[in-house]
Amino acid sequence: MIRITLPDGSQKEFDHPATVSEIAAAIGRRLAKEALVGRVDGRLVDLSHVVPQDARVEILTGDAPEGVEILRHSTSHLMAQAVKQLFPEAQVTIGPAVENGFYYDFAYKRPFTLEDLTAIEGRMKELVRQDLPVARNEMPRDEAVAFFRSQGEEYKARLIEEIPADQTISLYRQGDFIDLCRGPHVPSTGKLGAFKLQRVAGAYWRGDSRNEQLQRIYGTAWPNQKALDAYLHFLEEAEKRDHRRLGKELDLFSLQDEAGGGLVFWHPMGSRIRGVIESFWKERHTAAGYEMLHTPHMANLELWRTSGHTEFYAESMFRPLTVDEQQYQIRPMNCPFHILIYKDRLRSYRELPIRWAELGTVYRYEMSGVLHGLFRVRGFTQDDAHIFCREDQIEQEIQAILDLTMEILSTYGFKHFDVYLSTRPDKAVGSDAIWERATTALRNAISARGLAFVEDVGGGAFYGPKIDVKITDAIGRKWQCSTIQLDFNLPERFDITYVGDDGERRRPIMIHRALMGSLERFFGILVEHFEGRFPLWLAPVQAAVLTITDAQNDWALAVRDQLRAVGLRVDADTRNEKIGWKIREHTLKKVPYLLIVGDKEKQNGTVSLRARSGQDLGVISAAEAVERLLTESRARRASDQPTP
RNA sequence: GCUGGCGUAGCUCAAUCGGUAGAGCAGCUGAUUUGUAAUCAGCCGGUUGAGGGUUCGACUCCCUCCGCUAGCUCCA
Repeated sequence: MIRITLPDGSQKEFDHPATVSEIAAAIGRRLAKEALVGRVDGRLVDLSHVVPQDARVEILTGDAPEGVEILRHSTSHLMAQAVKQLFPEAQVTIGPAVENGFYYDFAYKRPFTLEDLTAIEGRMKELVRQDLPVARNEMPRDEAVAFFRSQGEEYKARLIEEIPADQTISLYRQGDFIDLCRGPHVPSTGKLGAFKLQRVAGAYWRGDSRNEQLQRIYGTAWPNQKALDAYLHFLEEAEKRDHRRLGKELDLFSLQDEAGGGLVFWHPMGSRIRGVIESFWKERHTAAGYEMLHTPHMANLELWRTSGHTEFYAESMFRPLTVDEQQYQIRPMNCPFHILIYKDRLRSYRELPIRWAELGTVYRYEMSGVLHGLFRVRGFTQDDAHIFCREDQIEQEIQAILDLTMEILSTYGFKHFDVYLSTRPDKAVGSDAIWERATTALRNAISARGLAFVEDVGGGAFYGPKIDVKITDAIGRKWQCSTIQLDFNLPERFDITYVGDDGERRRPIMIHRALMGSLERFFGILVEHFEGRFPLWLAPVQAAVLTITDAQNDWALAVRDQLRAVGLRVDADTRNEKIGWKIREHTLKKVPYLLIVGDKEKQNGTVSLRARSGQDLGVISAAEAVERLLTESRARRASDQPTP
């Protein structure tokens, strides 16, 4: 008798070793139909897997994340089968599930075209209709190598050769197609369906650019058509928000071919927003006990030798230039400069923690192919800060940084934070003891703020553990902006010290931290997050006063000046255009408030207030308008909805 | 850097088989004085990314280069 325990705690008994399918059938017909894979004592297995003894069994469908992942993986195999049928000379390599979909890399004599993709997709649908069973077989490693080599699948053979000789290899067969795969897979091709091939791209064998290039086909796959449609719709939404498009439409910034790739030009409207972001940042940092620094954009290469950048960061740095026989390096980071200020005189333990912040512009060499709008550039400004403190101050400093991070980011409307803690990698500087104590301090600080976190064991930099924070934007995309890194290395390299209460020289701990990361990138994220509809406090033009005819020009200018007098960014539109046209133009520019003035308003000293949403907020006095906009702007409300 | 895709007016796009490069918007000029998302007319605007080749003739076909763009870690 075999006893199967289900996730709800209930049990089923079988008088023989049952397959996962049989167990699913015993639970319910619908489940048996929708089942994709099973989990037996925590291990994912095929439905055909025989459960030989008492076990905990879970049946997974397309509703479970693991089920979807299997679905995607199986779809990549389906694609490989279709490709092999249409292009028998193509060799298969690897084809995993990835976020939202899958890919498969092929070695083929020529790149696949979009027409090929259509044909492949058509063949995949046909294979789904045939509902071919997907069967698992096992074979000794050497036999598998010989088998794939005989099939002309050199890459597969090479992959298997890397597997230990004594290990048994699993193969999956569906119709005429056999692939090496760990599995598990869906039981038959008929279980697949909602997929779409998206693009073809080059990818290197083993991800190494020294190796030969393969043809990678990307696709997306979902449990049902509805989910696929929703995802395709999401992609369209994301495209509408593209900061490169909105940046042009709203005249915020540009990248200039003549200047070179990855160098950002902030136009007046973008600069206004950046100015607001910077003042807010400075205000909160000053309140949190930071001092502001300004340091040079380049320095003698010797400094970068001391810091170790020439050794460990060389490939991201621009080549040095020669000045008066000396080599100068344009900076890829700000930290060495802050250290020089620290070193400029003797420091006492009484001064610690020292918190120094700088909106520091840095230049890093990025390969031309990776440049992307504001998200990946070669020159950008970090909201950088360095904290020099004693070891016993780490925990409270990290807590304070987390507080500041949450405060600043939530003001932009980011409410959900994913926190990651990365610990000691194999190669690291500093004693195990200091790593242990520092990592514990980070862990404590995160917990003290009631935050959940994921621990990335061994994911820290060689010089210290770190905390990364990801934010989630308005359409659910995650972005890592904030990073808090402990550094046991630079204080050592620069031999910085402070005098302790016992008169002895001691080594401070250094914390690097950036909340927004790169202002350029953060700004790009904001553009996409708000879809260009910046909340009042950020909007480059917060309000526009529109006249009906030129008879109201004097009143419009007076209203504009009243609003400007309290610091609001306001324009008057006195052009000889119809009001409908003016409203359209300013609405397309996403101006939060329009103040319309005709003869009635002029006579009564009022304005007619219209929100960006189109909502009519009624006629109010100019003084009320000033009060209302000023209050909302000062509140830094992140919503783009007007005050009710 | 590598592989694919794309480069036509400031922007978005058209141009049949290789046969005189076109439209809307923007800009400029003028008319219109207008009440909550498009008033009308005229004008200006191009070495079709650059260079070379094939051809009687090239936006179109071929070659080289430049730029943009998608991708180039993720359990075989």
